[in-house]
Amino acid sequence: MNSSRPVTIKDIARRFRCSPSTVSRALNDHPAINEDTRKNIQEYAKEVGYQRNEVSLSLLNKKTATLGVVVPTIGNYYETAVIEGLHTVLQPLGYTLNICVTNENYLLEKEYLSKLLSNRTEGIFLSVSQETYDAGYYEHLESVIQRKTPLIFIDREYEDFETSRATVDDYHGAFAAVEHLITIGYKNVAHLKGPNGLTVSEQRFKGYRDCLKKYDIAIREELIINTNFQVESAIVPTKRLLDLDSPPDAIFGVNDQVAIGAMRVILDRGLKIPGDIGIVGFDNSPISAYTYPSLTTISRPGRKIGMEASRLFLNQINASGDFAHESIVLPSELIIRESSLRIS
Amino acid sequence: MNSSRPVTIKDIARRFRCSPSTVSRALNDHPAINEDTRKNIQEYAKEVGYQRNEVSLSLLNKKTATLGVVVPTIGNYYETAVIEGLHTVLQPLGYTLNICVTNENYLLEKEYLSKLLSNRTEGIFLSVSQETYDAGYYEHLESVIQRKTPLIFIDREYEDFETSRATVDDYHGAFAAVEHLITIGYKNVAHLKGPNGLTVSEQRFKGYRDCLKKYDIAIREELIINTNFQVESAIVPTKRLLDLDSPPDAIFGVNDQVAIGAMRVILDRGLKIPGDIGIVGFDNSPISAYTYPSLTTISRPGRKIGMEASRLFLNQINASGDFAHESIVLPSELIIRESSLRIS
DNA sequence: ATATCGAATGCAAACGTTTGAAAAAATTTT
DNA sequence: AAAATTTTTTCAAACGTTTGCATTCGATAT
Repeated sequence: MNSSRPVTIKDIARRFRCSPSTVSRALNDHPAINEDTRKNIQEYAKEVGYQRNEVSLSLLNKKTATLGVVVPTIGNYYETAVIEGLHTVLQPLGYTLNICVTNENYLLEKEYLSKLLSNRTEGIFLSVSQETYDAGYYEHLESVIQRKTPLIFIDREYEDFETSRATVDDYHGAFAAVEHLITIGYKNVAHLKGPNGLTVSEQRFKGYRDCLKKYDIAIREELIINTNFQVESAIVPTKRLLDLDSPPDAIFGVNDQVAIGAMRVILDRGLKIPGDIGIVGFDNSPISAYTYPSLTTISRPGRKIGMEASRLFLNQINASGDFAHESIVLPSELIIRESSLRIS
Repeated sequence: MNSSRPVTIKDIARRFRCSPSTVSRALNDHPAINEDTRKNIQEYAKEVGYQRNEVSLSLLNKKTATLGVVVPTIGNYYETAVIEGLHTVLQPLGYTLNICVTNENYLLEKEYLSKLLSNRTEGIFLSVSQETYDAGYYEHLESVIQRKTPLIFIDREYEDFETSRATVDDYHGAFAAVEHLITIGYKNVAHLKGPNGLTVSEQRFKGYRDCLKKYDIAIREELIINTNFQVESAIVPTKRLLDLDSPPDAIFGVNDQVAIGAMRVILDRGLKIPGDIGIVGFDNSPISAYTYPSLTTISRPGRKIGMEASRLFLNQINASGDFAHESIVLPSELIIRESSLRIS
């Protein structure tokens, strides 16, 4: 009962006792078609709700106007901002975005990539999943390369992989965050780190570490605890930090979620923010401006990343022979709010 | 220079001096193919990275295994949870989700729907955009119906439209929220309402209104102010509420974002939550458990909605003649936290 | 009346794959 | 060695659309 066969050009041709070619030309306003014929056919097509089968066109032209966006999650502000940026540039050019969520799962990522290639996707924007990263897998990317489908890394990447990429300067952002805490007078800065192995985690950690070094502050391993980016994952680590004999007087969270979780624990202990403990997050998610206290954070221009990534893709497909991969690194910016503003 | 033509079955056939049929059968493990032939062909195919062209298959079988998900935004927790739910059920069945974000824009919604149909999408999950709703447009849905492509409403819907739908019981959720505030002793409950016209906004508003009625509390128009669901949009309205001669002693926000924005303004004024003012949100977004104070809210099972919507879709395509549209309304649940827990 | 021209339409191939039926090749049975 | 049988392969059509080239059909010019 379902799905009555869609009207095709052939159906219309039969109806008008003419050839499919004529119908096709009529519908596309080809000049060599009689005005009356054209009008009749177009009217009838509209009446019966004809809609051209893009699948057949894709096959004919080897163009699908579809792009894949493969990300570990769309639950956070950053990813959705990136997608919005991609969308802003690419939708007007007629591209459809096929958004694939891997849930940090390597097998799913692999399957999606394979599927995208099978569907003749014209380009892929990828932020690799955690599992993929952990295991160092990258064979599944080879087929993408082999097929010369443009592959653009966004956010999470393999540093030694030969493609274009658009990322945020996590290192200097983290550095600035910690430097801000230190200049304002905090002495013992802890770090709620992201999962090991991911570039974002490691770059931010490196920024943290190098900043302490710059100010000749010894790194205390017990002040560095892992989280998984989720707000819940900050709870126990923060408690552990506060229970130390010599607890930190500031915390740099790998992202806003984690920072907000930490704030909650700190406030529950009756400590003051920023009075007793200063907090800085990362991402500048919309909520960070409205927490209590509001959260000092590092802006992370997701929308811009999406737009830059789009540009990289467009460059690549328009390249005439002399194409070289490009790496865009956008600066991140310190946004000072209440959670770190101790009047010293 | 870009995109070396992908290897086709014909290429392989030429290489083995056999027909495309043989190659096709060999690759699909057809029993009527000689074991050696099969092995040779499969090996070679793997070697040259053959990947079957799903576009041609789609054309042949009139099956694309693609579903459209058209939503106004993916920036909020709820939408991403719904998508996750859809994904959970449909991905294992081989479906690809094509996620389209309309940004509340009618024209974009229309374009996406048309594109999805042209691409022979096998089903569409739709949460209509605000513009669409405001203007009462629905002609663009006619072509979907005409083509008998299953259309499932998620979240935002037209009440008098003949399709399946899976929604959350906004009305009773809102009712429970307000009743909770009243039973705990709050007398003047304000409502930060969502945009006019949207079912979600109106249902929640109705729940608010009817609950007040039940407790014989007069509705004060000045306690009802519109927002656009964003945290920022709650700031000015909340200030206006607090500036009233007789300000409210509780606020029911149309969602958690708005409630969090309101909390911020209230705390800035030096008022206590829940002591002076009680707050309830809606959505049970992950952050709501970790704000300070934590936010009483109404859970909204987005994941379940996605899974139910999937079920509705599957029912529809498997229906044998006697198919009737179904409306699923999932209950929402009051989650009591600090922001409303005044010890009376 | 025939050649010439222009306008309108049709033919056929192509895109990559699958599949029922027919054909060819290899094997077994008489 | 011929016939019967089985195994393996090929043929051809189909999905819906576009497009260069050929064809048809009037009309105009010779």
